This record gives sequence, C-alpha cells and structure tokens, in this order.
Amino acid sequence: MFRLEITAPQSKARAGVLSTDHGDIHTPIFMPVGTLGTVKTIRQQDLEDQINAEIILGNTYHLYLKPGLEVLERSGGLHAFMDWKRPILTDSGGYQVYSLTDIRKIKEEGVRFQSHIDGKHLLFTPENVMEIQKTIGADIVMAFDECTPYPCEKSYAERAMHRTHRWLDRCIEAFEPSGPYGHSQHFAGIVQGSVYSDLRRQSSEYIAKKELEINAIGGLSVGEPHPDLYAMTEVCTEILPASKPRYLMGVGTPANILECIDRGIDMFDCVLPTRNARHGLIYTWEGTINIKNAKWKNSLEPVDSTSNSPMSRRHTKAYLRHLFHSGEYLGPQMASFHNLSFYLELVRTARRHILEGNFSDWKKEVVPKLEKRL
RNA sequence: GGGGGUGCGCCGGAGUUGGAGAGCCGGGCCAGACUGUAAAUCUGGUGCUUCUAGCUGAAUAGGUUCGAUUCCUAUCACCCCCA
Repeated sequence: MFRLEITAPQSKARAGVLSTDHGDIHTPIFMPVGTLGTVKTIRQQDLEDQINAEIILGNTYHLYLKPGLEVLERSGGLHAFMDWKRPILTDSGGYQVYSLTDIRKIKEEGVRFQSHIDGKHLLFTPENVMEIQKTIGADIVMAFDECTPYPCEKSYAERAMHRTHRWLDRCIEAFEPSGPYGHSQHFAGIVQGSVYSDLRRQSSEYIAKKELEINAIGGLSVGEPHPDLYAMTEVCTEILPASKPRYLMGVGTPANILECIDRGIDMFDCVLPTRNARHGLIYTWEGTINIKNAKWKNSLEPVDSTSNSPMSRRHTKAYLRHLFHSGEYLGPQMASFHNLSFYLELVRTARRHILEGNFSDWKKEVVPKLEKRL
C-alpha cells in the first residue's frame, strides 16, 4: 500500500506513494478538509482539475448528524454522494471530543455527545465509529481517539492516552478492510500524549507495535508553541516505522508543514487554507496577506503573480479586496481556491526537492519568507 | 410666498419630560485572531490630548438659568402641508 521512494539526505524527509482503490497519493501530501462532504466553497471538479487535490477529508461526527447515514448508504457512500472519485479520509470524531468539549462527556465505553444541531444524545464508541466510517465508505479510516487540549495536566494526558490506547485495541478488533462499496479501507492509529516526550514515546511505541497501515500523530496544533509541535513530532517520527506513512493531524501553516516534512511526516490536513481564506488571509511564497487591509485598496498587482492558479494571476489585489468588502461570495471562493492551490503547490514543490536531494537547503531558504506578514 | 416639524458620531436606529454621555444597539471603517471546521466566524478599536487622566462636544450664533442636548431668539439645512 505504501511505497517509499526516497529519503532526503541530512533530513528525515521522504517521498512516497500511498495507493488506494480510488487512486495514488504522492507524499508528502496536503489533504484539504471537507468536513461535511464539501471542501467549503470549492467544487469537486476544480479540486480535481485545477487544484489537483489527491485526497480530501470528511468527518464522522458531522456526516453522521448531517446528512445522516441513510442517504449516504443509499447513495453508495460519500464518494458517490458528493461525486468525488479520488480517495477520502474520514476523521473519527476524536477532534470533536476536543472542539465540542462543552457538549460531550467521556466515558470508558465511548463519548456521549449532545448534538450541536438538535441536542439529541448520541454515544460514539470505537466500535460504532468504525461502523459509521464503513458506511461513509472512506478509503482511510481513523481510530477513535481523544484529542487532548493545551495546556493539559500530565496526569490527565496520561490517563487520556491510555484510554485512547484501549479504544485503539477495540477499533482494531472492529475494523474490517473490506468496505461495503467494493473498495477496501485502510486503518490508521493515532498517537497521543500532549506535549510530554515520555508519553509521546510510550504512545508511539504502543501504536507502532500494532503494525498498522498508517500511523497518525494527534493532539498537536491545539495551541501549543511551535517548538513543542516540532519537538513532539520528532519524538514520534523517531519511533513510528519508516516503512509506513506518517500522518500529522491538523497541521498546519506552510512553515509548520515544511518543518514537519523535514521531521519525517508524509501526510497533513488543516482547515487554515480554507478557513483563513474565508476570513481574507492569502498565502503566498512571499508571506501571508490580509487582503481586507486598507493598503491593498488601490493595488493593481495580481493577487499572486507566481500562483499556479490562473485566477490569482489574472485578478488584482484591489479587486479581491473589493469582493471581501462588498460581501460577495466570489471573494471567499477565490481566496479558498488560491490558498488550496498554494498548499498543494507547496507540498508538490517539497516533494520535488526531496527527489532532487536538496530539500533541507530549500526549506531553510523558504521558511523565513513563508512566515512573513505582507 | 404662508404654516408646521426635525437637526448630537462616518451612516441608521434607540434614548435624553432643565442636573450631559464622549455614550446604548446595528452597520460601516481600521486592525487582530483562527491549525484532525458548531467558524463567510470571533475579538478589539473608531472626537482630541501630554491617555490609570484631562479637554472639547448635541446644526450655527446669541440669550435665560446655579446648571441647557432639553427653554427663548435669530440664522442655516432638510422634511411635510398649503399656495
């Protein structure tokens, strides 16, 4: 399923190919987030033809509530429902344990959520989360875990980690690789342990022992400082097997992504390019732009002259700013299109430099620029 | 031309029956935040200054009063009615 092509010199960065029944994924890869069966504002066709996303995310908790399993099953799964032919990875709802902390209760059996839509109680267990992801028809199925917050007391982080491990065992027991729609599913376990090296080490060893197809690192990019993010990533990639893809969940900024590729990560997902786009933040190779700022009012420069998205080369900053200030739908849409194009271009370029053997030098050169504010 | 009414913030509302408030609610504007999406959302600022405080301020100019956004006079602007 995963073929490692090359490991960069003086770095843990690697390039590989992850194969699924819906197509190959060239790593390192960025996976746009499409929580509710849509990458917000972007058509599937553009995602495929223009942005060239190789895989997108869906979310178990959200899809279970809306549109619900019945129509997904009748459609033949999420791929058919949303007409997306490439791979899909579904998050298990473990992140909602963190983000919806006020409307959930954690028990050994699972997590009881009170629906944010109608207040109904629902119990998510490792077993039924595997079942739901089967019905959704994801190519990559995530273990049900608990994403701990930051900051997090060590004693709590440790208890939560052990519970996540117990849940992992139950997920493995419940998971079946043969999905209901004729394509096979792949399972990923998740390392936890907050920002504590010894817990991260312990969790990585626990996950590694299971010899899963994909190993993920969760519970990061929840507000901890970047040095902690990098340090914890390094601790985990040191232990998680090199022969299997490593997925760093929820990361991150362009600089985060390059730094973590450098530390041996193969897969990323993050809401930043799409959410920030809707809020007017544009990512470029020269740094980030808040397109709503007054300084762009009369700028007839292209949004991004180096973008591989024709739209960003054709339209001016002044125009995009105007769209935002007028509340026009095209603003957030163009910005999302641009940012996703940029993120995919970012990882493709990283991959190219890994294959060329000069990833580290290239990374050192571009990261300071990426972190600039224009 | 005659009669009536209304004027405070960048805009729209609310409110002030002589003891003000640099002040309420929206919007706009200026910024900021956002990392496995309860997010096209949220937060802060938006008269001036030497800024833990002070100053100026209710169309404009006067007047009455201990005290005026409030009462009086004139002027200006806008709205309504009549010619």
